[in-house]
Formats: sequence, C-alpha cells, structure tokens
Amino acid sequence: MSDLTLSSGLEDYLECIYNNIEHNGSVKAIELSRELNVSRASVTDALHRLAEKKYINYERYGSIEITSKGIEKATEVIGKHTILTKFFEKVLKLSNEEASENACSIEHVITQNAFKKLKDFTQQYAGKND
Amino acid sequence: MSDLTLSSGLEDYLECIYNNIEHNGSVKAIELSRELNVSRASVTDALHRLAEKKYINYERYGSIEITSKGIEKATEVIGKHTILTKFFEKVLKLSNEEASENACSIEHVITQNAFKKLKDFTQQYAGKND
DNA sequence: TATAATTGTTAGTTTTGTCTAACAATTATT
DNA sequence: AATAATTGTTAGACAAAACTAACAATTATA
Repeated sequence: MSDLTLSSGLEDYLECIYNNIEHNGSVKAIELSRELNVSRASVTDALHRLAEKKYINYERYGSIEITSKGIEKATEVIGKHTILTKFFEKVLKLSNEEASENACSIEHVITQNAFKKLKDFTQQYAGKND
Repeated sequence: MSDLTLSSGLEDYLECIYNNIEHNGSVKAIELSRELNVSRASVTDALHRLAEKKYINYERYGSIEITSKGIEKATEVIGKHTILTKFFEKVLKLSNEEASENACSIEHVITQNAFKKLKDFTQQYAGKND
C-alpha cells in the first residue's frame, strides 16, 4: 500500500507541471529539470512517483498529464504560495524575490487553519494599506 | 569533508537536547526518543551525526554535552520558535498548540531577513494590541 | 532519409533518516 | 552481590531523493 501524501519535493514538481501546462498547454521533463535544477534522471523518478500516487498520468516517453486530483493539490499549493508571497511583500516589505523564496518553503508546511488566518489578515491589511 | 549544516530533523534533536539541559541539567537518549517519537536506535544515529558536525560532544554510553556551536544554533532556532509562536498566537489568534505546531515547521525554513521583519512586526503589533 | 542533437530511461551509487531485533552496558531491586 | 529492568548500541533493512554514466528513443537538420 503506497503512501498517498506528497513530500515537499513532489509538491514542487507538481506545481511546476501545473504552471507549465497552464501557460503552455504542456510540459516536457527537460523543462522541469531546468526549472527545478535537478537532473533528467531525477525528473523521470519523480514522474513515476507522482503517477503512482495518481497526481499525474505518465508512461515512458509519453506526455505528462495532470489528473483532477493533481489539479486540486497544485492549485491548493499555488494558492498558498500566492498569499504567502503577498504577506511577505506587502506586510513585511520584503523584496518579491525573498518573499517568493520564503513562500516556497512555507507553503509546504503551514497548516490549513493557520493559512486561512494568514490569508484573512493579509487581505485586511492590504485593503487598509493600499 | 562532511557537511556542516543541519537538516530540520537534526535541528529538532538539538533543540530538544538544549531545552532538556536547560531545565534539568542533562539529557538522556531515552528522553529524546520519547519527546521526538523516534526509536532509541534513531537517537543513537542522530547523536553521532550531531557529534560529527561538532554541535555536541558524545561518546558511546557517555553523557550528551552541547558545544558552544550547538548552543548558538539551538538558541537561534528556539528564538525563531518563540517569535513565530507569538506571531501565530497574538497576531493570527491561533491556539497555543497550533501556533507552536506551525512555528515548529517554519523555524527551520524561514530566511534570516524574513524572520527579522516578522519579529519587528510582531513586537510592534503586540505592543499596540496588549 | 541518414545523421546528428536532444531528450528520456535505466542501472548503480550516495545520503539522510527511519525502523526492528538482537545484544551489550548500565542502573535498580531483591 | 546477583538478578532483573532499563537504556544504549549494532547490524541489517527500507524508503525517498538525489546523482552520474551509459544507453535508447525521439526530433531536427543537413
């Protein structure tokens, strides 16, 4: 019985897959390799693990397709990323780069509830200070 | 040449070692095993890795002593933990338990600069709203 | 359409961190 | 002091993620 949850690492792959498909209609392994700074071999491994957990459909030499389960997870993580970045940028006044860097690590570990509160707080705050 | 940086996992061991020594004057492996919910064997491994990186002094069947380097790192992480908990509790109004849970994961990944800004923000905010 | 370049896969290795089970050392109890 | 209980270590497995090097498939180009 395989574990169905995603590690931070696999969430990053999924996020990247989703974003590329959104913007370009498709993704290739070489592109994930470039954007995530990992070897092509590591991408192949990750694609197999994601497929095993049903977040994507993938067969050797085939195209990478994201499943509805994958879309759900990806949008969830990306939503967190967006709000966290906004919080660090608008509330704490960090550069976009550092805001995004922090968002990128925290998005994988923050609890649902904490995120919800942070989201409300950030939106309140941004409303008042814009 | 061994890597001198600490993973999240090893930081947790070090934090636990430091806190126990502070409160009780010493720690035993069994206590770390209990508090961190890992086997005694895993603790032995972790102690060797921490000793190799010079964060603690340790020899088989010997007592666990934290080095000055270890104290520096532990207090840094604990400092982050404290402020992050305060932020989640006082600013976002989470329960102490959930505040601490989030602090526990974020303390290992937040950048120095982001932490500094968050600290200032939290102290400002707490000052105004107490 | 051959050939060359690019992309993807496989096999084998490494590191980190975990586990269990068996054994050794230490500490407590009778 | 001898025995029992607790604590610590070792050995051997396993899983997740990464790597390189060699090879296979695909795509582009001469």
